[in-house]
Amino acid sequence: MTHSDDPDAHAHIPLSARAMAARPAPYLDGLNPAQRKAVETLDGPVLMLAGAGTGKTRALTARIAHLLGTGRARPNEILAVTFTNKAAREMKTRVAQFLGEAVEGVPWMGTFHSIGVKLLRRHAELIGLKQGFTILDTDDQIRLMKQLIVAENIDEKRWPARMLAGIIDNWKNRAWRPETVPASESDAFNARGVALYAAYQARLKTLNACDFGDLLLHCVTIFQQHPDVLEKYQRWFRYILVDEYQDTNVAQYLWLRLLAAGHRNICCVGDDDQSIYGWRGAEVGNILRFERDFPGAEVIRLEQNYRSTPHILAAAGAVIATNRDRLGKELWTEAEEGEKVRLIGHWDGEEEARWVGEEIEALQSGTRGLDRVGLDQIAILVRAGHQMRAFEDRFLTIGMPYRVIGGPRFYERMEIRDAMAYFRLAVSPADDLAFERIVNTPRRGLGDKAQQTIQRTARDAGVPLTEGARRALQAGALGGRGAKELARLLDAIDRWHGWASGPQTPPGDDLIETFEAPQGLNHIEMAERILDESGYTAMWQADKTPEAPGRLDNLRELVKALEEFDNLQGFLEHVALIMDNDSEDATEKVTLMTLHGAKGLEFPVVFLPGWEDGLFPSQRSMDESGVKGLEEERRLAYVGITRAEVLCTISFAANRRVYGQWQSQLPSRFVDELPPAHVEVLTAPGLYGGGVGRAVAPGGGDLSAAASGLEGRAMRADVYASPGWRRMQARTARPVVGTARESAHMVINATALPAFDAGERVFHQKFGYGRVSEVEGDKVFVDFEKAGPRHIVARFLVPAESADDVPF
DNA sequence: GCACTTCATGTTTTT
DNA sequence: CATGAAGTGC
Repeated sequence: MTHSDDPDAHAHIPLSARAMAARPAPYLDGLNPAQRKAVETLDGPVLMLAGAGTGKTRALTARIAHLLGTGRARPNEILAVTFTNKAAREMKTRVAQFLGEAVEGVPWMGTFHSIGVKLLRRHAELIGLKQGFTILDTDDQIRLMKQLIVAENIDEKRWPARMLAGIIDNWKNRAWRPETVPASESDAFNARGVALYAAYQARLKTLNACDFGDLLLHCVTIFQQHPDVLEKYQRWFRYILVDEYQDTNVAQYLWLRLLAAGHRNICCVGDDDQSIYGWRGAEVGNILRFERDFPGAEVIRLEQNYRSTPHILAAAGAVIATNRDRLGKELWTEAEEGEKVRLIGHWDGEEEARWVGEEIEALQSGTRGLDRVGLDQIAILVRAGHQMRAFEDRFLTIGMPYRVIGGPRFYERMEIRDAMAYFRLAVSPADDLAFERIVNTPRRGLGDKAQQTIQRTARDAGVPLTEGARRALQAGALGGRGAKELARLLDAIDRWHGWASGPQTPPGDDLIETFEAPQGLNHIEMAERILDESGYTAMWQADKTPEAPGRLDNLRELVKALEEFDNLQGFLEHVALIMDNDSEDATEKVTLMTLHGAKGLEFPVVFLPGWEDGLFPSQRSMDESGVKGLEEERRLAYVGITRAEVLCTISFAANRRVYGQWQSQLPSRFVDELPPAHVEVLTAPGLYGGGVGRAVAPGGGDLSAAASGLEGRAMRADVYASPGWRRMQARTARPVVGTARESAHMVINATALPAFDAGERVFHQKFGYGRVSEVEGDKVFVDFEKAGPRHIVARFLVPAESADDVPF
């Protein structure tokens, strides 16, 4: 405890912490040297480069404990920022474990956004908002944007609201305000885009609202324009910790840099190799640049891995080593060697799913050499959501319990948002976006025309929509069923607002007064009555579609969720920021999710299906972002492999149905990057002549020979029995030498990767015969006889004369 | 205002 | 193919 000698430090040591410092610090126990250094280097900038499974959360929480234990900081002088609520929660629990009841006060731990809101609520007036501003979700944003598009006379066909909202979001990610969007952003749309951005911000101001981007950008603006405020927080937050630094965008980066500018006590934890959110504004550059941004920074690498076997780490390491833009890190472990990473090719996506299902059954019964593996320990990680369907279909038919993670989140479901809109109106009847959402839900006979009348009345008078609606009614501008229903709705909103503004009784507090006071409805009863009186519950009860019961369930669950809050306002605030839902249920299930969703998780057994070029790496990533995109995809592969603790199985299919059309697929280029010595090829010999990477594994032995030893163990009889398999075998009489991708391609198309010349006659499965008019790398321009001119990826073409050889 | 049609479109996702 | 959004007809 060298630091307790620091005279300065004593002033800050709370009694309890001093007691803690007196005995050996429990939080330092069992840390490896790198972790220990990361925990004990308290002053100045520190970059903790923490590879997958290297115990970074451990180090991070120990560091917080150490800051407190040495008396460096009082709890509220520490700011710890994460990206997700889940991460924040985990950090809170783990820090609490270290501290016990010993220390009073809690560090500022939360997401960028939640901390941003806290700061903004205090200084809202500095950016022209009132303290009680509301936070818009993506839905609201788009609805607002739609209105602006109409107002600005923009062609919504060419510029959909979604897209424009996305552009503005991007600008905010980069910390550009309307007046600071650089001219270099010169899309055809730029001039109007900036104007639209300004109009959008103006609209938010009148609504007294913020979108998610604003929560950060407004903070940055305040820091930049009000040095006194910034200084206050610089003094306040004496130590800053940041998790998942590789995921920060420019706005977050500025936010941090401004706050840390004085003392530079900032510790960023991250892994450049796990940066997979570039497409939503994350800048790997932030972490790559750290030492330049914070000169004198201590860079500490956490490379000892506590999660995976050496084979798994070697496979992941070899794949990621192909990336050029990285700080460099190599994971190692003391773990037992274990199984090699397994690689298998399939005929098509359905077969892949069937095989995985059978493997899981085998693992469950313990016939895979491992001890019986529980379903909870197994995950299937896919690149794109649509890949899940094949697995779901298969699991449904064989009765394999599974859970899909990452579908539409609870709070994003329509019924939940509708209900929330009602609650929002109860709290603030001036919430125009909420009003718009539910005026005609359930149907009240208020269609476009009526709603336009309301909008116009409100706009002309400069009042909120509820008030505008009231005036339109009084003016007799509305008639029929709509008018009557609207009057009822407005009355109801008034009544609800009365409840919501009345004294609130905490839940569980069943004193008699609760029932006596007419306003003493607690917020739970309030919520129930709002949903009943609005006719919303009835609407779903009357609905006979199959999903209606589920929606009613969700509404019940929503009301139940209210129990954790004291009032509706608190609940709404929470929900705006916390969009997660982990509905745990006890039954053991296989986990099915995307690679993105899997970051930060680990499973003993991991299946990585769909390793095919175009799917993974995704064609779109490569088209849109070139090498950068490819490298991000590769990091995704790295994330995928490193989720596995003991058994990792990679697979690909030769054929896959894409948008209803069958396409032949090439194994992913990432398959080529797998190190043969650490991979076991399960694909039967013949199907896959060349093996992985090179034909002969450095460790000795031909991979295809190794694969042949697996007959009956890894390959199931019915794989051989499938028509596809027999067909493939027939096609592969001669052994093929070359990389995995090439050989698979040869199997499938019975021809080498063809290069085409202009003028050549070619055949395409879908478009038929045509003539090549232009060649651009692997893309070819073809005039088809039937389908006309088209851009085609060369690998879907065959020279016309060999078209008869194509097996399907 | 609503039900039915056609048409385009088709990663990854948090806050 | 399959879903959602926009357009058409009642």
